[in-house]
Parts: sequence; structure tokens; C-alpha cells
Amino acid sequence: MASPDTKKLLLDCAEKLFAQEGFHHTSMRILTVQAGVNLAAVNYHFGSKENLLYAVIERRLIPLNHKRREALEQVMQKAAANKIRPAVIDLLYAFLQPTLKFLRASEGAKNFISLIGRSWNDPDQTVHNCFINLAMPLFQYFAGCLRQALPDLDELIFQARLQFLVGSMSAVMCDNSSACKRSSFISVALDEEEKMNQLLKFLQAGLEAPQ
Amino acid sequence: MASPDTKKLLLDCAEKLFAQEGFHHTSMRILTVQAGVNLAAVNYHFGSKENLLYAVIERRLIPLNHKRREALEQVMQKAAANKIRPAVIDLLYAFLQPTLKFLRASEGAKNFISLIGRSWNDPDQTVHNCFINLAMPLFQYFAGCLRQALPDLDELIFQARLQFLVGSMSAVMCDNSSACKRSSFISVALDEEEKMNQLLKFLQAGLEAPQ
DNA sequence: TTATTTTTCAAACGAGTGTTTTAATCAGGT
DNA sequence: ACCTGATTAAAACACTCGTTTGAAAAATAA
Repeated sequence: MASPDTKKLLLDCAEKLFAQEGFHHTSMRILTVQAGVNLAAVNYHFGSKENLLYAVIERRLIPLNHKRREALEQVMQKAAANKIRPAVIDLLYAFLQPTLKFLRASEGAKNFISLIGRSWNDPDQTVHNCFINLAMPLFQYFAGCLRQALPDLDELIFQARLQFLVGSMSAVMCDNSSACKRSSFISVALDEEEKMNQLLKFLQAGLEAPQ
Repeated sequence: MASPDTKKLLLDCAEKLFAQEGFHHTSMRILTVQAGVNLAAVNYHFGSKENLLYAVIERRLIPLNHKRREALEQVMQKAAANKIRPAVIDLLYAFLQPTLKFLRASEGAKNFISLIGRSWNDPDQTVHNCFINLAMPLFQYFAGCLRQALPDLDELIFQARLQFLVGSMSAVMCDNSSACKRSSFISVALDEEEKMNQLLKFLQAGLEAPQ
């Protein structure tokens, strides 16, 4: 274990390039040159380019989703203790608040979040499958919580609204990337906290709209 | 003008493959084999792969956006005649209704809509720029109409909500693709009309939510 | 018919891809 | 010192990519 540097250099650089340029558009040559390591380092340390992608997503998504789950469970427990339904707004907050804290905490987090935001609808199977495998369990738990908060909603309508929710969320996440801003018609935007706050209100209103 | 067949075969096949597999993941070999034409046909008829993408998007998006603009202008004129503000729900309907009709009218339309839905956040510059160039004028008009329907909203908040709207819309559009369903956790879904209807209500509630 | 243009076809081109190989270099243990 | 395993380095591998070429084939015009 002589050099943890090389692995970290690659993870950080890959996180940035995958988010900004896309997974397939990032070649091993560009990646390794920018990271300042040898071309063969990726295959030596991670086995393959695809495994590197998994490592990039895993490194940040597992702790982030852990925080999210904790916050969600807290809301559910509180509701259960008071024998009331969980509130939609509380669940949304529990899901989004860790994301906001996460965005501020680490340097490459914005690139990572943008990578995640895009992965949901990525036409490329590699990226999509990797993301889905790592994100699905928590998301299904989140969906289950929301279902309990909206028990009167028709099941199909609930699922549709869940899809709208995912769309809005991933749009916001993508936007944090500098690459995404290249064509945005929005000149100056809200800071992250206020945008999250607005997303919260938007989603609450949409989810609780009359059928 | 001996063979309009080849061009149409290529456009149809490209529309399908670009939507399902992504632009870069669709090679000229696969494309031309599936279309039943020679490898060199794309470069002969369209000049390049990128020009083919432009042709694919142009063919359907220009008439579709024309319908959308007509419907939007009608809403705006009616509001102006009655000297009232246009209603958010009417504008949303004017934008989405042509899409729904379009989805039913033509065979490859679903693939096309899914391609468009993804293009908004596509990390690939080729796809993204092509889509933006062709879609932006109408979208800015649409945004202007919505702004008139929501004059009391803070400008930055309005722009944020616009972003949420785009996210939800593109999520729904992506979903129409068979490729996107591969990992969807949704077993049975609403038909297109009811989903559009639900999207309408969801967006209206979100856009008109208290600040 | 001949002449001319348009379209198709197979083959090759040059560049770029992820990965593997083989030797060199480095570290730590004995 | 020597040995051993981990890491780096340069080069090559096998492959795919979009595009181009030049001749054959088909369609159109005179």
C-alpha cells in the first residue's frame, strides 16, 4: 500500500471528467494525463474503466445515501410514535437536506451530483446500470415513505408523480455542473440552499395536488 | 432524385437507434446494416453522422414546435382580447397537447420524443447543441408566456421553477422509450393521455405554489 | 442509342479506443 | 546486503470508429 495517491488522483479526476464530458467521451489517455499518472494505472488499480466508474459513484453515493436513509427513518419513526402519517414536506426535506450538506462539504461533490443527476436517464447502459444498482434500494425506500404520506392517491397516479419528482430532482442536480451551464438560458441563479428550498415547495405542491 | 427510400430508411432507423442506444453508441455499421443500406450511404446523403442527427431532429421537431407555438399564441391572444392574464393551465395544455397528438400520429414518434427528452441534459455536446439550437426559440417563447401568467413570482424563483418543469417534462418524455423502461421500477403505467393530464396538474400546482 | 448524372458498393484509410504485456523501479522485511 | 511483492513505465495489441476512395451499377436526358 505504497501509494494511495494514485487511486485518489484517478477517482477525483474521473469524477470531474465523467460529469463534465460524459463517461464514454472521457478517454483513458485524457484521464490519466490530467490525473498525472500512467496510462495503465486505471487497469492496474481498478481493473477496467467501468470498475473505475463504479468506484467513483460508490465512494460518495454510499455515505450520502446512508445519511438520507437515517433522516428518512427519523421522520418515519416520529410519525409512528405520534401515530400520524409522515408529512410529505418532511420526507422531501429528509431526502434533500443531506444532498445540500454534501454539496458544501466536499470539493468535487458538485461534479459528482451532476454525474448522478444525469445517470438516471443516461442512454448509456454502463452509466445507467451502475447508478441504478447503487441508488435503487434507497430510492425505493424513499418511495415507500412517500406512499405512506399520500395513502389516498391512486397508485398509478402516485407512480407518475414519482416520475415527475425524479425528473425535477435530476434536472436540478445536473445544473450544478459547469458543463450543463454552457447553454442554460438562465443568467444568474439562486444559490444552492434557496434552490433546494424552492424545489421542496415545488415538489410538495405537485405531489399534494388534487387528483 | 432516384431514391428517397435510402434517406427515409436512414432517418427512421437513426431515430430509433439514437433514442434507444444513444448517439455515440450507435455506430455507422450497426445503423446502416439495420437500415439495409450501404455503409457509405450516410456520408453520401447527409455528409456526416452529425448532420444525420440534425436531420433526424429537424424532421419532426420543426412541425411539432410549429403546432406548439400556434397553440400558445392562441392562448395569449385570447387572454389579450379579454384583457386578463393567460392561465398557467392553458399554457401548459397548449404546450403538451401537440406533443400528445404527435405521439399518436406517427410510428417512430415515441422514439423521437424520448431522444428529445434526453437531449436536454445530454453530456454529449453534439446531441445537446443540436437539440438546443432547434428547440430554444420556442422554449423561450413558452417561458415568456408563463412569465406573463405568473407576474408576481420573483424572477429567480420563476427561473428555478422553469428548470423543475423542464426536468419533469424530459423525464416523462424519456420514459416513452423502451430503452428507458429497462430499469424502471414502475410495472404498469398510465397511458400517455392520462400521464400528460397528470403532468399538467403536477406542474400547475408546482408553478402556482406559494413562494 | 449514347452521354451524363446520380446512387450504390466493397475496400481501405487514419485515428482513436480500452486493455495487455514486459521490463524497470520502488518499497519493506529478513 | 538480498530478496520479495507492489507499483510504475513505455510500448504494443487487437479492435472499432467515422470517413474517403474509386470503380460498378442504376437512373435520367438528349
